[in-house]
Amino acid sequence: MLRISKLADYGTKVALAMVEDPERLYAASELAVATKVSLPMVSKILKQLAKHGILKSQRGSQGGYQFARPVAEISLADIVRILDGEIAMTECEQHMGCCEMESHCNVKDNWSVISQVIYDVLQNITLQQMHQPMLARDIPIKFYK
Amino acid sequence: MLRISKLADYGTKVALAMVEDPERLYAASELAVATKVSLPMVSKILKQLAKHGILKSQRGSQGGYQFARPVAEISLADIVRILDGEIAMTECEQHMGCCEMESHCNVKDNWSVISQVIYDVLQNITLQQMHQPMLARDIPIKFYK
DNA sequence: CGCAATTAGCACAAGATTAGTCCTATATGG
DNA sequence: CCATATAGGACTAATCTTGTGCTAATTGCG
Repeated sequence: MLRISKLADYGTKVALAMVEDPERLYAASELAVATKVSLPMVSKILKQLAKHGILKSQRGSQGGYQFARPVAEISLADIVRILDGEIAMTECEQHMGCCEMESHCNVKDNWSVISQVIYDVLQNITLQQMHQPMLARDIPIKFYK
Repeated sequence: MLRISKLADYGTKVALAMVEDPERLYAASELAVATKVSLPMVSKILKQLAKHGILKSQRGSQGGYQFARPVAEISLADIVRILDGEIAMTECEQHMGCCEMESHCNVKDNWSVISQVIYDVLQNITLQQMHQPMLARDIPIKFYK
């Protein structure tokens, strides 16, 4: 199917909701209402994003989460990688050396190249861009002709 | 994780093995040996590819599978879509109307655009290309700057 | 003709992953 | 000191993936 997990899907929804007012501090409960994602899920997502430096957290009463960096510097690849793990099209690419076919595998290197291209696509889409309607030609693929 | 399934992974391995001599008729057992993928798996893959018109099958003794089209006209997207289903980054894109958030979802359309770009990447890589070492710049992204 | 080889099409079981919830601890503001 | 919120795990249920097996149909060949 080649798709991101629901966690990453929800993650972009939550992050995008925060882009509405990028400086503000948002409580998890508030974002759950705004995105219609359940509170435990939203919580889980925010914790992960905070842990990996995308968000800053403020505990206690009146606490919440806010962006730790400008939204123009946060990419979809950042979100997806944190919530879904590495972007690698085949299992091989992740667990090097575990595959008995590795030595005579004719496709591994090529899949790595393809993964890299797809990663670059996601790396070059910022939250800011994602926040407004996008066209294919807006996606800046700068490395390939 | 954003990866293709093992079935699709094996599928490309099997198809690539057949590219060695693209006109020939290959028995499933033979391809299982060549790729070191189990025979039942190889069988399952070949049946699917035949069912969807990538391969022609020949039953009976001395039977087997061969390409139904030139290998320069078969793309990775073809293989992946047959074995893994549609290429859609989010669940939303597939089950339209099932998502209660749909009406106020701020990201669906943009994810569709991204899926399309990734689909085009895979659509533009043929089995023939995949059969030899590839560089990122060999991947022809012709629609985007 | 009859047997061996080989694909076709399901059905099914086990394992892995995902999705989702809950609980306890910690921190903060009023 | 209490209500509010985040931190960090543990845990369960459901779903999907992976892999195997069985039976039927087809074909070549002795």
